[in-house]
Amino acid sequence: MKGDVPLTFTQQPCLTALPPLNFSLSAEIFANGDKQIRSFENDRFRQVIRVNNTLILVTVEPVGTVDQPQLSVELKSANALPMEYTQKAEETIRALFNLDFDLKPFYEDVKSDKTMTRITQRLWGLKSPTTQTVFEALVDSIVEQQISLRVANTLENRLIKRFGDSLTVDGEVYYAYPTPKSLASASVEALRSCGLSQRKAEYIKEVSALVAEGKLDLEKFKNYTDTDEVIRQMDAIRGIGVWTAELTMIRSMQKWDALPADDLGLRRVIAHYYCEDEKITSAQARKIADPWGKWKGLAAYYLVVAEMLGVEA
DNA sequence: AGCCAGGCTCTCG
DNA sequence: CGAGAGCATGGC
Repeated sequence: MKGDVPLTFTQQPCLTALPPLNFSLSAEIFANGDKQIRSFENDRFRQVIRVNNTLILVTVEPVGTVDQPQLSVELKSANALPMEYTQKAEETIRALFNLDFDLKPFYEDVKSDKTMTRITQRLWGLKSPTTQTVFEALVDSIVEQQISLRVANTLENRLIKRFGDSLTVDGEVYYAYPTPKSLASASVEALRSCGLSQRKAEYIKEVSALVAEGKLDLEKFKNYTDTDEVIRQMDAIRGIGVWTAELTMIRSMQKWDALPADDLGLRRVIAHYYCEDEKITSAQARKIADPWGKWKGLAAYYLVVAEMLGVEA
């Protein structure tokens, strides 16, 4: 059977990151992820990325400390990677984990908030991950509209396995996130068979077509300094409201000033740490988030992770 | 068994 | 033009 196994080429660069970085803590959010898609197990993060249309299986492991973070990286692909590809893969990994992002100004700016300060101390070095493309964050956010995250995750994984390209490494199959083109050319019926509603299937197909045809450049939003303008432009697209736009920005653009205060789950988490679990309105959520300044989205992420890990302030 | 879950659009009145 | 029905699945 050995002849059937495709050869795999391996490269092993090593990356440094701007401290503080607690890589294991940052990757913990992927701990229960599908091993064929994105996972964190035995202190190893694993995901397929796409570089110049080539699939690369990335394995990342922390080898340094929080104050002197270093990551060992393994790249596996079907063909030997030119230097240019390896470099681009490294850049992608830096972006996935925000390795060059400095957390200290955030920690500094929330000091007036005692609760948030304690949370940041408990989660010191936690960096919020970023998706490889804005498109990926947008499609996932559309899937997550209104339904529980657990259900949404099931549907997302179905979408990825059905429409994403795959890479086989050591006999295991891994899937990359579907391209705009692949989702644009999917039939609404096929999208629905993944469990999406008629509406959501249409939204996703439509927005994918806009991107695939070059009529919508989602990546350019990363360069906008005015986040309200990003929200406005995204909100004009069918199927995308303010909530979806804000969530997409937080997940894919490193724009932290947005706070999806209307978000049910977020309100619940804020209520947990600030209001002894009593339900709050979005207006109350905004008020509590006010001291977080331009870091509202990141602060909210800290709360989400804190609750996930059972950390009390 | 129903009801609800990290919204959004479309249709009525 | 504002309110409200409808949507899909899975967990409780």
